[in-house]
Amino acid sequence: MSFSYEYPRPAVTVDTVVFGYQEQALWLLLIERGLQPFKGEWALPGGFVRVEETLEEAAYRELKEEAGVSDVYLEQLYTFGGVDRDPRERVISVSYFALVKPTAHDPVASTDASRAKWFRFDELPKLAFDHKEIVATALTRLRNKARYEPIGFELLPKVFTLTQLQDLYETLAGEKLDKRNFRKKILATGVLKETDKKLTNVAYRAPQLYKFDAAKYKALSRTGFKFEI
Amino acid sequence: MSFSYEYPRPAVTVDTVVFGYQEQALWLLLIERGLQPFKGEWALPGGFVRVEETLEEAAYRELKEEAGVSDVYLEQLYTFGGVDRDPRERVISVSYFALVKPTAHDPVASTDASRAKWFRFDELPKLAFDHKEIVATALTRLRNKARYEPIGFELLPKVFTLTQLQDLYETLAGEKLDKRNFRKKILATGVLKETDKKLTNVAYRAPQLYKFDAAKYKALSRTGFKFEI
DNA sequence: TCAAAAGTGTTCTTGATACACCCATGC
DNA sequence: GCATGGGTGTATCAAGAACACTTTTGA
Repeated sequence: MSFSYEYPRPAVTVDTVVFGYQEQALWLLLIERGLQPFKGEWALPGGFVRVEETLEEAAYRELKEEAGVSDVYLEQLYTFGGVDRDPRERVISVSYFALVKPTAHDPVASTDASRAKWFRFDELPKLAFDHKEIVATALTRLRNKARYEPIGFELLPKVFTLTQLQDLYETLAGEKLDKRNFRKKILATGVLKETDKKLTNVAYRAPQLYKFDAAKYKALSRTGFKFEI
Repeated sequence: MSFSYEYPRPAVTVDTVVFGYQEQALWLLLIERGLQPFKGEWALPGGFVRVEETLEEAAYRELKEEAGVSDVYLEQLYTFGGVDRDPRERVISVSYFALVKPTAHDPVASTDASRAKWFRFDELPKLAFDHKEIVATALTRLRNKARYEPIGFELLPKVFTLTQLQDLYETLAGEKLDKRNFRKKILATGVLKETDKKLTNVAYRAPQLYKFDAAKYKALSRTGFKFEI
């Protein structure tokens, strides 16, 4: 079936900004390009959208294919449509951002895909296309969103200490927070559940482990409660 | 120049949710479809993106062509990529939302384009495609954004009274606000400039007219100030 | 016993909320 | 002179910010 007129079509890609958190720092997962243009440079994982898959499915598929990453928090970021983003032809990129939890024994996971590599956010290489701008947009979104939605937990292990959580928020906010006030506030939200475990094998008083209570958060959200840190 | 492989491409459109404000109510600008599918139904102004124009340019062009609207606040909303959004074939829609000021003597402007019409937001007709979902997304965005960025002014005339402004915020928030507290708060932001005019020909004490001071807002933003109502 | 981080309350300050009357204007 | 919305201040309450010491653990 055809439209009443038919212009040349732009190509459509998805590109995902994949964040990790480790050693009190943000990390980014990048792919080394194997083809021109920008061959040998680093780029966001992504690729062309197929006609039979949704945008989100395309983003997931590319993440798995290129970076071996699955089971992540994924959210649409922004659509970049500059006319000269890609030197070959017109390409519109629907960008996503993803948050991955560190996996045990493989903290900032090195992936199977040989071309994928984690970079500290403050030591990023030069990026292909307009991916630097996409990354900047994603960072802004992550920083803002973490303040009023409980997505920070997506960057931590399933169980974590309050100090780890505070470190994460300090990294995102770029400033030190008061320990007592932070604990009061985060516990007052009611979305943290104390586990029956403590972090052991540390050379100091073993800290309590908590986890994020997603069900409780949903219930609270329905009653008009607003998460905020 | 061609890519290493070439799949069938989705088509790309832009669709814009155009908000107006009048008579203490939100309004939406819709276009009656002249062609199948959904011929005779109402839809958001929009159309196909051409390869030589950016997404925003496409949105502006379609607004002008279809609705005779220009000089509006325009912001990208979300990209809808469901596989079956359009019964003809795969179409990805990059949606925008626009805020238009009422023009003198033509408050909720009737446009030249015969197929364009303003509807009260609480009396919308059935919409074509998935446009109902796009409109819902836009409303949520508008409501949230108006609270922490000074975009409400884009829905009011260049000069306005504090009561008009309060009415707008009440419409957006869906609740009554205290007059004295509202005035204190909005004036305290420093982004309103008192004009030397008053609204005349009203059967009561002539109210002071204000305008939004964009330069002041920019300056304040740079110093870390956050607008919030 | 020492080093290191865990854990815990109170005071003060600031901002948000609640609330009622007189004023100016046009008819 | 009356109806209509314009315009203004204060007292109370709640939330955020500032701040220091004792406890537990492993080495």
